[in-house]
Amino acid sequence: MNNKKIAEVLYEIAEILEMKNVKFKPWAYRKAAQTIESLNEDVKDILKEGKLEELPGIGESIAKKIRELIETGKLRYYEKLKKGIPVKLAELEKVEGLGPKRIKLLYDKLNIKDLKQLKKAAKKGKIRKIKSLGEKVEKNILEGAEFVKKSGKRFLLGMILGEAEEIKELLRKRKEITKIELAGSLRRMKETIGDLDILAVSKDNKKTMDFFCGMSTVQRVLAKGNTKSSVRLKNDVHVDLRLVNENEFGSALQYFTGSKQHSIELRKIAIGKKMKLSEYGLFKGKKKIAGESEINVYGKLGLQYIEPELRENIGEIEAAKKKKLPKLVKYGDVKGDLHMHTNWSDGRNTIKEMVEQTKRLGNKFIAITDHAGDLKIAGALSDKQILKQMKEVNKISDGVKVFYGLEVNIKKNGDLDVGDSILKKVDVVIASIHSGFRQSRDLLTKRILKAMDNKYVKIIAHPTGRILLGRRGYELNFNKIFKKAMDNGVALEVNAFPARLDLDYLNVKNAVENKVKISIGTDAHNIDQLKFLKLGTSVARRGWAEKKDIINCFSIGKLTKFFER
DNA sequence: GCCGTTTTCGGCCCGACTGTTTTCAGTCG
Repeated sequence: MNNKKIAEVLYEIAEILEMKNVKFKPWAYRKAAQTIESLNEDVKDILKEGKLEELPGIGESIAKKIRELIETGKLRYYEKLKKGIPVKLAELEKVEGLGPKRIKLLYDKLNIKDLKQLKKAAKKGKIRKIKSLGEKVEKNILEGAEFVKKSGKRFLLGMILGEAEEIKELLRKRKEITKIELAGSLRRMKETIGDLDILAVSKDNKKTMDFFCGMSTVQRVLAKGNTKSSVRLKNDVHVDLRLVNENEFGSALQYFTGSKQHSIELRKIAIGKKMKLSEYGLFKGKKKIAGESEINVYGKLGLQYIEPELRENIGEIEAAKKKKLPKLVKYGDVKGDLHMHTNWSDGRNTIKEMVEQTKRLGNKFIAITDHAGDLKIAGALSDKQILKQMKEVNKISDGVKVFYGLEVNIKKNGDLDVGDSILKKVDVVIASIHSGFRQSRDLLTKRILKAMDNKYVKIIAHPTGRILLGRRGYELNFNKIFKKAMDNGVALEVNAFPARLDLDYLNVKNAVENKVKISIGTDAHNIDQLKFLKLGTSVARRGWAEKKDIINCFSIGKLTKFFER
């Protein structure tokens, strides 16, 4: 029973209560679920310390339920609720246009419990006969049900960023559009994106909406109005376009950037000040006191401006109240890339090509860090090849400082697969785990701790091994790892590869709070992937990191010292 | 069910679009 499972149960309770038209409780259960979901610590540990009720949104009753879940693996209250409406909720909720109320209605009237039964009933025309539902609803449900298989899907930020920019450009070129911005989780640089939100100001809303819904990439128009339209593209990406007035752009941008939880907290602050906040502005009575810019909206709420990447309701609002937000690292502050592969191991481009691309991108330094040791599948270098490559790299003097590095493997017992006699000759050693993911939390932690005790290791790469939309990272005892990293002067990597982004932002936040240094590396295997540096920086920003926390922001002299330490 | 520079009781974010009704509920974000 881990945090995620507990959160799932709480979410489902909220849904069932919603079906039963219970007021306000769903809100409470959802809030509690969100709290549990975004915890860094294991709920079990918090329970042991008796501090469950100190968590936001968790009071006596929900604390008791969490305790029962952890101690018995079950929750009688939940089982009883489920028995009342035995439907496959998670499955049915993925159908566009189906929410808790309609799911209950369909169960009550037609005994529909899952997707298969839903489709069957829709095809037979049974749904249109229910009062309050009609032919169109039935048609939409059927289409939604067919689509479920493909959807529910999220997209990697790194894979969708380019497409989002293209759509934005397409719209920006329209004469009637005077202002446009990408909003939503993409603007917050969340690692995966469910859909795209675009906000714009237009002199002719109808014309803009006609154009947007008629783009050649559109598969289906889900809704089309004068201020809001939704489409699904042929590649299954869902895009929303909202049009607002110029003087509402700031409040609208705030609202559509989210996160939802962050925005809700802002609205509560507004209420506390006898104001009202919506996408149309911040109002005191009928008088609008902010709306044209985000900065003013935050300002009038008594808050520091909060950068989009921070808006996850994980303490940023409290910090902004006290004017204690971090001085976030800027995208331009990151001057070099500390993890990449060339055609010496499993990369595609030569050392020279990587260096040239680095110059084009305007960066000042890189570390070439090909695989070495036992990882033969990745073309890992032998000792002899290492010495040869080192000579090659040291010859380069091209306006870009090139550190010579290696990515070595942490074996199952925590030993490295390259000997110290070699490691001591290279500028920077990155150690990482590529096998034995299934070991226990304890063993994996010990393995990494042991690797960090090798005095040549300066960076631990992709520390949790997660693959976004693929595999969960392994659990580690980060308290121990942070302490060792501090003691030994080892940096933890934010791997900027789109499917990794590992450490994640919550772990970065923890690391930085523990004064651990962060290293950003793209893990690029070709020159195109060097641009992912921005993604890595976004994770650092989401993790509240400042310039001083990130070794990529050091001067070359300071970085050299860090490697030599 | 939770929570408090309005409160230990009485609130709980806000608005667009759709479809089915004729004033609104449900869904979505």
